[in-house]
Amino acid sequence: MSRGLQAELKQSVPFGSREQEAHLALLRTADALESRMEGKLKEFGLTGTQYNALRILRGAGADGLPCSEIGERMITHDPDITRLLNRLEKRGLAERTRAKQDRRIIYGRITAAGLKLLREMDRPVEEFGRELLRHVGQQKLKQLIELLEVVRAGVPPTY
Amino acid sequence: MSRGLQAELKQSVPFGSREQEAHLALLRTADALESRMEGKLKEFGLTGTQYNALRILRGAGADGLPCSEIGERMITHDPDITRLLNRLEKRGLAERTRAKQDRRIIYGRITAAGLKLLREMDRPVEEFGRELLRHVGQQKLKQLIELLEVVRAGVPPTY
DNA sequence: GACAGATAATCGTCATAACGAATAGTCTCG
DNA sequence: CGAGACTATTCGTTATGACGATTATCTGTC
Repeated sequence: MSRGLQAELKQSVPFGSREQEAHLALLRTADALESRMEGKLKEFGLTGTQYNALRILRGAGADGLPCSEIGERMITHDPDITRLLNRLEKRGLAERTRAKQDRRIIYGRITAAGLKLLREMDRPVEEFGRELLRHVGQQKLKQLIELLEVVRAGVPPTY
Repeated sequence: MSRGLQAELKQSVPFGSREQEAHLALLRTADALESRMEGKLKEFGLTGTQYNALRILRGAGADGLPCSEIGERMITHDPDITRLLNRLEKRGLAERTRAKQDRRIIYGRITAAGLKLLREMDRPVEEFGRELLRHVGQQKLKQLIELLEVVRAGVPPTY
């Protein structure tokens, strides 16, 4: 079993509050999941941010999405869509189109190559993700999801 | 209450698996907490990484810690201690000493200025953290901590 | 005592975040 | 119509995180 965060931190001092303990546990757990998944994505030459963006673009369909929309749907807070698109474009996975009506807006769109790459990644990535949390069990996953929902309900994103 | 991740993502397709939903919920929740706390720390001119490192150095006492030890105790996976210490040193919050016995090792140590800054931050940061999760309640925080423990027990860090 | 291999830190490089300033294009109101 | 307010994106800069190569030391062995 786990050694507990207390041991992980090699500290003898107990947490100042349960809130603090939960906060730290959340950050550590998310970091563990994220770095494992990053490793998997790397097998396909993508970072987590890039994979996330491509998934969003695929979900948006042929019309694509304005940069601002992409940013709002990303997991992390303030990704720099301009430069993210630059890198995806350079590798032929995405492209830009300037909107005809409102010429301020740039639409990002996934390319055929991008779609192909995602199709190859779909199954292995999905399975890897399922494996990562298989040991938790459906019942506890459900509880966890509900608790995280409660947390997020009271911690609005920093707009 | 919350709109749920489904709505947050503006997607109509349901999650492929509960594992996937939990994974995403974890990343989003951690990101929300982290960015709020970053905002608080910024009031004192520190980033989360820097604050974390200073706390570790304070905990280590007057002898300080080798770079490698600092790295192992940080929340995030692979912090670059060399450059982190550079920045802290430049601002007078930390300093380096080369070990006498094994001259390969560099000890990082917090300075008086660093200790003073941390003392000023202690109470407000602790309170802010408690506020962030106050709405969850002690009972649910306890459940959450236990569930996260279960998750981490089966998701070893990527060494 | 010299050398091969292991260690600790540093540095080069790319991809991200977080900010803010700068640009370009729209819109609203008088 | 023209000015000022808005909006979407781009770009400059700093701090990170992830890798890998390099440098300075150490250590065990012969």
